[in-house]
Amino acid sequence: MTRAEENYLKALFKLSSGAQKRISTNALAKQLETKPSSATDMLQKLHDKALVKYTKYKGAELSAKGLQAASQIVRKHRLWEVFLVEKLAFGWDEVHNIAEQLEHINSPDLVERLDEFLGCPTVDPHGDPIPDNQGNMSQVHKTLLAQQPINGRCVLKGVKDADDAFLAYLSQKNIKLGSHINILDKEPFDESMTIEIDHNTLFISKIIATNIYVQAF
Amino acid sequence: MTRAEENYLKALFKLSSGAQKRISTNALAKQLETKPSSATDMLQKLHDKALVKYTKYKGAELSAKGLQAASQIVRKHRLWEVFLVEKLAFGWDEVHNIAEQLEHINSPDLVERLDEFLGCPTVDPHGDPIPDNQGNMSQVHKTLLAQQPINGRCVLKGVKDADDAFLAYLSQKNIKLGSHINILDKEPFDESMTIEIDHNTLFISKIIATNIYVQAF
DNA sequence: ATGTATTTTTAGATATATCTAAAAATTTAT
DNA sequence: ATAAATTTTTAGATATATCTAAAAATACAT
Repeated sequence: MTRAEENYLKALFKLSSGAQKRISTNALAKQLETKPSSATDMLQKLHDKALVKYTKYKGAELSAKGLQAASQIVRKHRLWEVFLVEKLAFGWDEVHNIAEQLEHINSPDLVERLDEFLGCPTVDPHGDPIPDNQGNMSQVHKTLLAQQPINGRCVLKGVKDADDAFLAYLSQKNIKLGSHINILDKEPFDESMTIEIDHNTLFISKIIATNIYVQAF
Repeated sequence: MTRAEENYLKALFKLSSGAQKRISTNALAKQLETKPSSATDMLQKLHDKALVKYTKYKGAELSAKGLQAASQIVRKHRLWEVFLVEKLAFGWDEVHNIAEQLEHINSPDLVERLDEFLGCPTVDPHGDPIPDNQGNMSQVHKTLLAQQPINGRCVLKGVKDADDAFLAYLSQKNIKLGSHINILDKEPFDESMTIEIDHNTLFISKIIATNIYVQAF
């Protein structure tokens, strides 16, 4: 399997986590920052390899075989992210690009030993679940911080979009996975919030609050 | 820098460690298990990039810039080998292929953090020196086991050719870096030896003895 | 030194992954 | 329902890295 093929499978996997089952050529191309014509070429190739179910003009969907392959790549990506953060002390906003490279290392043995070395983690540094060897992953119950009531207490469980700039913002404010949050006030007009997080008071916009997943406490 | 370019630089680096300064197209192609015509193409390309000094029909040599780049790749390869053996408990005969992939991961920050995580090792699991960030590496004094006198005591410091089958043989006999060796007897006819190694007696051929580096004790 | 063998290079072909531009199919709007 | 807009595909081009086959340069042997 080539690197390009793996990247297409991973993109399909990511897009499939949303509501849409069938992924359009345009959506796929946009996700991969490439042209629709390139996506078409690759979809035909992946269809020939039985990794993707694809019908002209009707979009694409991972086959069982493709889903298994994509899960393995996501598994590797997220395990390496844990390694980078836990063992090499990278910030959670610094690991994505490196993990994008490491996820293509091909050695089943390596993956299992790395998993064990890390203590078989179930979530990555952004709170995303790590698929197991069979491709199954725990479905964490995800609630947005924006939906928490005043005086609600919760724990930060993940971020919706692991955009580097956003992660750097959180990092700078010392907000991290496991941070304890107490909603002090919500502004009805723009839905911004005042929160207490790990004993610091912070004012956050609705945009921020809809990018943070929490679990009520 | 593409993966192919990196592999050519690494091959030139390896071949340059011998007596010959100027590497022939044929020798390079053989090292990379490819055709001389492919090697010619790549040498011209690397020459254009000022990574290699190359003159038609006269062989090639790494430039200062190319040597620096090659050292970095070797550094990464050997650091990852240490990681695989020390942290993930791989045998020294299992790590080469995985490290061949990992050496191409591009992140200067990662290399330095990995180095630190591993305690800044100076040799890899086969006893080969790890270049530092500037490309310098300690020149270990290398003596062949075959050249040791009867009753000589020494410590295993490395292997000449890290061939997987050879490493597997050593591994199976429980011979490893740091093993203590005492030469009990040498057969003048075929130069085979009887040695005591970590309190076990073992009979080894000249071939084996000329593939093992030791330091007198 | 001259012909033979070897090494090395060139020329042209193949495969992958990408692109642009144009054509075809589908969707949307009136 | 039909025209316009959008989406998707096809066709043809480019770049990388490889190969084979043939040509050119160099080395070797007598």
